[in-house]
Amino acid sequence: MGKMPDRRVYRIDMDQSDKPTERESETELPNKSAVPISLVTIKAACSQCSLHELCLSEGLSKEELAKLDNLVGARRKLKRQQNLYRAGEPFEALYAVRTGFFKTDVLLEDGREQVTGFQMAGEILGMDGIGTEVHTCNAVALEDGEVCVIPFAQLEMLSREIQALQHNFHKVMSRELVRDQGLMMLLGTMRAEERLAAFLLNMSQRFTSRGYSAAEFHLRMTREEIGSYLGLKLETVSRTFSRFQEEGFIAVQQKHIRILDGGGLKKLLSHQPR
Amino acid sequence: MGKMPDRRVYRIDMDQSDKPTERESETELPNKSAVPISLVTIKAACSQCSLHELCLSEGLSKEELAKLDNLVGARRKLKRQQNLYRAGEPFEALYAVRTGFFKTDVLLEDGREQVTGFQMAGEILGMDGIGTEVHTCNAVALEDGEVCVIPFAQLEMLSREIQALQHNFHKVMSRELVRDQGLMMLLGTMRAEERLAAFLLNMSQRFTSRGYSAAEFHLRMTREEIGSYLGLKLETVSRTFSRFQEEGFIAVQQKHIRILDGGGLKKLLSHQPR
DNA sequence: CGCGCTGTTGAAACTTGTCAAAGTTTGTGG
DNA sequence: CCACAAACTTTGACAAGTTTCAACAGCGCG
Repeated sequence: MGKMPDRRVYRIDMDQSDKPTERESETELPNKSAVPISLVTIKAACSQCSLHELCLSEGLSKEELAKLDNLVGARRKLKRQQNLYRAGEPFEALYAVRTGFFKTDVLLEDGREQVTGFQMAGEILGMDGIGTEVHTCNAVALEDGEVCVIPFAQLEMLSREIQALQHNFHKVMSRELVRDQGLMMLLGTMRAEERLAAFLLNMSQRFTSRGYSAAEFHLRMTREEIGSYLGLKLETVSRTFSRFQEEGFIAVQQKHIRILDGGGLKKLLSHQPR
Repeated sequence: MGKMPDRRVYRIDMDQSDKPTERESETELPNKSAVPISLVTIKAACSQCSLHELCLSEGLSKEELAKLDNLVGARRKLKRQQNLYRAGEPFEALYAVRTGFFKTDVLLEDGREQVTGFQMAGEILGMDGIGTEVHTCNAVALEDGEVCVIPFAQLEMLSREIQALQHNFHKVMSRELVRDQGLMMLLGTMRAEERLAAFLLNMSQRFTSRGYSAAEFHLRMTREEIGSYLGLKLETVSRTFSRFQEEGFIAVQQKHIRILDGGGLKKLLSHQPR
């Protein structure tokens, strides 16, 4: 929890009566200890971006890419623990993660938190705000990172022009819906062991598809955040990790995870209902 | 479970390797015991449709509505227990519920079912299929009903032309994402009592916004389906309903629910974590 | 009219949560 | 650079909530 008081809360009854508050003191430190942005561009450049297939630009022609580049106005740097946006703030843009690791969460008045997702490079944030013009969840950087800012009105305009862009965007939203289905399945039917196994395998797979090791990675989130995401208490997460370790499935060292027996984890998944 | 064998199953590891199967014997009984469709149209007619604000047609001009009418090719009638689509089938169209009551669910190989939503008049089904061109869940009629068929390729085409249509569609998808957030919160953090209270209030509110009584309604789904939706066993649902009745919050008579003390239910919601 | 599906209820078992204490790591300021 | 505090993690014992198993009742459909 920690920084709770300054995040926005979710009213159960669907009335999003929260007022937006003052924004983060837009800490756009102009390259303090920054990665030397080389000569290339300060502006975003989808055409150069290594996240192609994950993002919106797949299958666009050169000219179309140029238009998209033009649209993606700025990048925004986030420090660890900084909010990208908060529930209640007016919605204006989507964000594509370039670097870093994010979480989205929803808070109840009584302090309960539900982490609704962890996002990494190439994934899109902010789509929750389209329906009501107001963000309904909080997006927080779990480590220093950077996002591309995609003004939404302009994205709609451009996607009326570029069919492939339109379709890519629809695909991204749809995949998010499918991801949610999977998470509901997990939250609704799985036991703690299965949830953690599914979580680890999912992380592994996403790291892999970004070119990192499938077997060894660093979790950026706390046990409590994992627990919140999976509908478990942090103690249960901790205990289950320990059990996995005893059984030789993984080696845990704080936030470092090494998967020793992925097959074993998979077997846990298609096993038994509760 | 009952009709389990003929629905499609969800592979945990995201590989949707299921092959489509033969479709429902397209029972387009041409008005057997049908509601007399008057002279108006056999074709769908968004312009006439009473579901305006819920659906895609809000804020369109007359000519634009005419185009949308033209797009929404046919209606499809479903009998109780009939599948609108199944996981694994190729995705071609969205469906707008005109009448009746539907559920969507996802199945695991081992037989576990997660109901991911209940849909009523004015709500859109099928968006799960956009991302992969294949449906990822099953949609089933819980009572006889009818949907408008909206061929997706044409919807994209038309929404490149009509800005309001484009935006409406984006809003619909986004609201679905927000709904999912709420369900995750429910599944991840709430106790049985709270889940049921939230469920009843949600039903009540949706019936209300369609002009039905807020206090008295007929649930079309079984206790098992409610349980699956809420991540509970059917016995727990039953027990909790009984408890609510004892405490004077509701009157239950099988699938008929009468809400006697909505305030009491709301209080349950913003109460205590578990 | 009866069979089957659906719903209700009880008792016991099990999983997960709660509370508590102690260990570990990280970050900060002197 | 060290010391200390805060945050995070681990582990145990116990409590609570939910599931499981089982039996029975009721309604509805054929």
